[in-house]
Amino acid sequence: MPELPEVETIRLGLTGQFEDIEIVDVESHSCRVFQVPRDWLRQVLLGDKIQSLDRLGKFLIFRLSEHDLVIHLGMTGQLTLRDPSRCDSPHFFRHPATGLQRVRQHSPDQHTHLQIHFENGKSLCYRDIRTFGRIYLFTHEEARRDRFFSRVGMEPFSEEYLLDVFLDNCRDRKVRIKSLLLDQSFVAGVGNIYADESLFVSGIHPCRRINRIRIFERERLFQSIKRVLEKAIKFGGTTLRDYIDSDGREGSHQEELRVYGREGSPCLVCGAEIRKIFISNRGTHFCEVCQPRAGQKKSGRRRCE
DNA sequence: AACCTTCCCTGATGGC
DNA sequence: TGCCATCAGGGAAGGT
Repeated sequence: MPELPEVETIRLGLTGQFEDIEIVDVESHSCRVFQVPRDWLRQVLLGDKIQSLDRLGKFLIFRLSEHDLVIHLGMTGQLTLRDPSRCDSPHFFRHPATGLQRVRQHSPDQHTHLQIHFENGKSLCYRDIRTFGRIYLFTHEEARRDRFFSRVGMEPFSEEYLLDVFLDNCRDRKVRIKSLLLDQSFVAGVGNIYADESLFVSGIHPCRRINRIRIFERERLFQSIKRVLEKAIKFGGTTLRDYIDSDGREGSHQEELRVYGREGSPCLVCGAEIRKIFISNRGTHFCEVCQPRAGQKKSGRRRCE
């Protein structure tokens, strides 16, 4: 569930927390999330310091002196900075922008797969219930020319997020727009929630195929994606179940969702019922009135085609 | 090549 | 109360 806004919220929360503080211990247990031998990971991390923290799409990149530690949170990955002097019981926190948020710092448990302990007593904990996440370790050189970074598409908050590149990547495609938005080699960082929200804001039916979507609509989508993601970051991400930020705080953007998870409820714009269908086995939420399916108009179907 | 479907995995939830 | 089926979905792999 962590998509770009959630990963960015975690990155912002961790930035400035451990740069130039020595790593004094590394604990892990065997788990498929590790795409690197754990003894090597430990060997590399011990005595080193994290110099900075970057993000590319849904990947977090911890820059070490000679290596990059790369973490993808999958669906249920949580990355928290644990402060042993703080209590673990859930409590509330008033966020200056987003209001009251629940905080739930976890004690390490059977789902905590990696703990990086720092000289100042704090630890970076990776917890992942469903183990869809992945942890990689590359040398700087490997990271530069690695296959999966070259497969990552346009990052919406970089200078490479350009309308003409976006339009170019749409050219000659016939796939449904919803599927394309979930494709990380198209735009990096958009997942199921923000794909549905961006399509709603753009007024585009998720089943429409790219080649049938008009240029001005594609332009609108290009803008909407960025705006939707920006707003979600402002609200600290969307917490539907598992997502928490680096301090254990839940996000509050779930209150702002316009279609995702709102099936059966009235559209906030026109009052029509929000519908849920499946596209490529992904739950897809939309308003039939605000997002008309160009050409034909049929109702009552639960599936495309 | 482009596109679509299936599978992995665990915890929450609802029906019986 | 307990058991079982179902659902959530990112991305790799396999199928058409």
